[in-house]
Amino acid sequence: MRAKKTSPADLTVLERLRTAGLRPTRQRLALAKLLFAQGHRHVTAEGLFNEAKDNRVDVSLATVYNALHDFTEKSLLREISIDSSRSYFDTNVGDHYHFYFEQTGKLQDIPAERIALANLPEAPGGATVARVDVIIRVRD
Amino acid sequence: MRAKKTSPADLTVLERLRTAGLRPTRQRLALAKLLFAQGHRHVTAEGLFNEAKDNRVDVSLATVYNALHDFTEKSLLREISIDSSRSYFDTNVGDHYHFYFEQTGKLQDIPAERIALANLPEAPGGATVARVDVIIRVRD
DNA sequence: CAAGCAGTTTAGAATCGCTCTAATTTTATT
DNA sequence: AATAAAATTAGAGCGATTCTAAACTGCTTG
Repeated sequence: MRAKKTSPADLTVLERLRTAGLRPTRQRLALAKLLFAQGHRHVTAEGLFNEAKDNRVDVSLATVYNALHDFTEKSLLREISIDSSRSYFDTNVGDHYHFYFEQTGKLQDIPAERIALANLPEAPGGATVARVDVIIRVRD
Repeated sequence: MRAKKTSPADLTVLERLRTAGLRPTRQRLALAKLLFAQGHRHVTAEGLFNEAKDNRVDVSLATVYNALHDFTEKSLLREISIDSSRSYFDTNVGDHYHFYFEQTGKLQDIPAERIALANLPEAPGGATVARVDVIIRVRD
């Protein structure tokens, strides 16, 4: 039996923000819904900003940047650098890699199991590995 | 009075430019010498520009960018996207990967043999793999 | 449940890395 | 040397992102 006024999806999103230690403001909730409502996505700040506008969500561009960074800091998103001209944010924060299509600029996830990374060298000088990025750049 | 006598090292660099199909201009020669004189390096445009200034090599920033791109196009350099805020250029164009030190912004090469990349998935839709980038992000 | 305050949002200015423009200079060719 | 093509340059321009500082809002406390 589900409540009718508040959709389960909203509750989930609100929960997620709370759990992450982020105040569930109107703007963050709206953006989080856009980001997490469907399956995994790769978005740019500009792209999310436009999507918000299309959905009559009134947020400033600065807020989109703030939210993306806040979400990333709390591991709700992962930032990916493919191209020095823009940043991508991935809603899939699990262990996985990427195909990058050079002509279209699109990304596609590669599940971690699909690539065997063996013999990873230790980080030099007692440093710890924060993340391993694998990007397979392809073109037609 | 003439600039400087041509040394054997210059000849090598000059050869490299000629072989690549690039006119060995004063600026390209000077930059190539800075880049290729010692072992492998990772530079940013800004960094190379400053290094040039320090060595009394008079080049404009636009020329540094032009040269870096021309060299990259001719496979004398390889461009690496680590960080959406700037591009790095690597004088090592062979097959290899990178450590990236998050606090210092420095890169360190990892020879290809040190990582076993197995089961690489095929590029989807008949695309061909242009390059596989592996970046191990580390912090202290 | 009002007050207060830290945390958020915002518009617009500012910044940063990089590219473009169009005039000038160089290089390679005749 | 004359020519044409290519390269260099200063500075304007640009797109993505960050900053500023004023207004607002969610949360806790009395």
